[in-house]
Amino acid sequence: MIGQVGKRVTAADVARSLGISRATVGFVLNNTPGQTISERTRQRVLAEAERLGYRPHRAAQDLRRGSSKVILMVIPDWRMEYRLRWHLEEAALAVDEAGYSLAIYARQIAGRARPLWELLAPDVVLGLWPFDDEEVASMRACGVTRIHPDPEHPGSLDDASIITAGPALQVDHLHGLGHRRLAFAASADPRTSPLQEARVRAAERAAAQLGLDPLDVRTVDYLGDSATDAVRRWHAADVTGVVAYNDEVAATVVGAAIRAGLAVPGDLAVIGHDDTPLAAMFLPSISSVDFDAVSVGRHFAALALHTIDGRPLPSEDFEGNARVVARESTVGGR
Amino acid sequence: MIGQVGKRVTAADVARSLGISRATVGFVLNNTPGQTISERTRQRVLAEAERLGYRPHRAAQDLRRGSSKVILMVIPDWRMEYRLRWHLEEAALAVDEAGYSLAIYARQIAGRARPLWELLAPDVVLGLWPFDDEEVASMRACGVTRIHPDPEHPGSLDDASIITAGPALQVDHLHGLGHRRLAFAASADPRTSPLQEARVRAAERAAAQLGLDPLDVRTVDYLGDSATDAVRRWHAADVTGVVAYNDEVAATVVGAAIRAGLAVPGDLAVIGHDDTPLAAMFLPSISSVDFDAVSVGRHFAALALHTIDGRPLPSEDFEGNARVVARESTVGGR
DNA sequence: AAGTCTAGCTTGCACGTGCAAGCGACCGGA
DNA sequence: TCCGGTCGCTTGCACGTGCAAGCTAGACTT
Repeated sequence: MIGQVGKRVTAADVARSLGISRATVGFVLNNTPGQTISERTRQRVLAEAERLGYRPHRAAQDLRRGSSKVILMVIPDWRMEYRLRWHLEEAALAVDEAGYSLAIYARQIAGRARPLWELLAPDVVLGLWPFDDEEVASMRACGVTRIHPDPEHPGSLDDASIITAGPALQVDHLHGLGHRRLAFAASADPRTSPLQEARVRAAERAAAQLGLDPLDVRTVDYLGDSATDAVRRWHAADVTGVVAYNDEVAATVVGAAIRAGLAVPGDLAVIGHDDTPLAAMFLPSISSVDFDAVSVGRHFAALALHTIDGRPLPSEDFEGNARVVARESTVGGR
Repeated sequence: MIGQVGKRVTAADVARSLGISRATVGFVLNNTPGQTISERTRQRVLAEAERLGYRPHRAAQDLRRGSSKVILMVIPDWRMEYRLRWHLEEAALAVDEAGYSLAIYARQIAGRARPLWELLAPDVVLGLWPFDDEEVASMRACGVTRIHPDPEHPGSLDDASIITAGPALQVDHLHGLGHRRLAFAASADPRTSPLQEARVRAAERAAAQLGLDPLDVRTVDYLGDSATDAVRRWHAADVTGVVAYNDEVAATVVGAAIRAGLAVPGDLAVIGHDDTPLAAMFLPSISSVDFDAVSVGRHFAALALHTIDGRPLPSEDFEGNARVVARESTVGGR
């Protein structure tokens, strides 16, 4: 066995060591309002707690409080959720300020292990899109009362600017470069479907607004021939610009195009989404859409806090300061 | 089950609803040994608990038990820890069987949010390599008594076959293709350094065993000119084979080589590590090293359980059934 | 001198659980 | 008839915390 089973220091130990009562210790350490504690006692308590290395027992706090002060954020198990990581770091900080903790959990689609909410018993579970009935039931059973998006009133991803801004920028970028027949390359990864569908619709709306033909949507997988097929069909149909669901899909399309003998961007221009390292690294490098991590993170935190205590819901107009990063896959120049 | 929102169902509710005592309910639900409960009562309790949707309150259990039954596994915040995810899913299952839960936490190197162990109060914290003093102090302060690797006796990554098997395979693969002057492409990402250093040493040992010259180790970043520089130097020094720390680094090297006018694998053969989708997707596709998720996962679980209750430590000879996946970046054929 | 007020504490309870100890009813043996 | 033993359950406590309510000594008022 590794490690020493050290005895835990409790508030009672601190009190006993000072010869005072446990409640006094509690009042000092919690700054309980409405209590009058002499400055001398206060300092002695603080010093002794520090000296003994006292840390409140989380389970006891949770039990007493009836709340775990944990916000669980569930994210999809994307292969490359590069940007999201940074967004979430910012969200964790913002939530910290409100006295909560943000735990982040990437669920596996075929996950056979227990979901993290059964382990954490969080106050809030936050998802990027609605949970299915089974998940909701499992959360409810574990005492989770606050869930976002609200299972009763799911709302639509199509109304969130933070979802729709990226695809709109992608379409605008290609249109601005003179492309008039566009396609959408979708991921075969089932984990992304709700978000992906919202992005497809957003791209289609943007195309319609510019007077373009409806997008030719095709699913592409990095294994197998689906990408090669898609590229051939697109080329045959005079498509010259492809909006990809994300950078990984964009890379797959670019790879298939080049293997099929097409020039990128000469015959086919491709733009990804999320600005992952892959986009910068690929050959040719891939244009993408970047978001501002800080503002997106604060947006998530605002969502969580709204769900907890009804603080104002963040604006649906928030678009995360999205911007296009133009690279070789659309503007050439290698 | 009654899906009530709000009020939590306790064991006392189940007991009250049946007109029996709380202890009886507890004995039934925990299968407490040494208790005699009539079959009729047992069934009534189980049925009523199910009907009311009873779930034990984790905080209360933890408080009573004095242990959270959580194993926290800390992994580095790699950008593409693709394979690791699957390994960990297997580990979670194996640990489940022992009555524990496995939480996985990807720490951010610049992470300003609280580490997950402060939130979870786990029984064990498990890392892939030794924690630094500050982290150990923080864990100890939160009541974590068991840490692996043991801060007192850290041990060396160099002795673990699961670390060294991959680099050895990479070197062997290139050697088998006739390459005699090899280099190592290291990642500029500081998060990977301990593992990276172990991999470098393992590759160097493998090279030495084959009678090759010492490896020319260079750090490569997908941003900036470091990759281009490295490729030029290597080519000038007649290096023909590059062992990359992982697939991402391999892609960066391949990209730089091709942009510099070198043929891959004609002028420079490159092999990655981890067999991520990126390796299959890249242009040209990248050879890599794959591991068996199930056995690696069980290895992690065995480590955790050893740390908890002294079960036999898994063998250091375990190499995770590593194998080379040969692709265009070493064997050509496009 | 007697009463009032308040600063500065202490006592005590509840949170939900697991389990030790206790307790009455019944049953079998003497 | 009595008595020990087992079955099947209940009472009660401890875990560590946050906080409501109470309590005491001294200061201050009348």
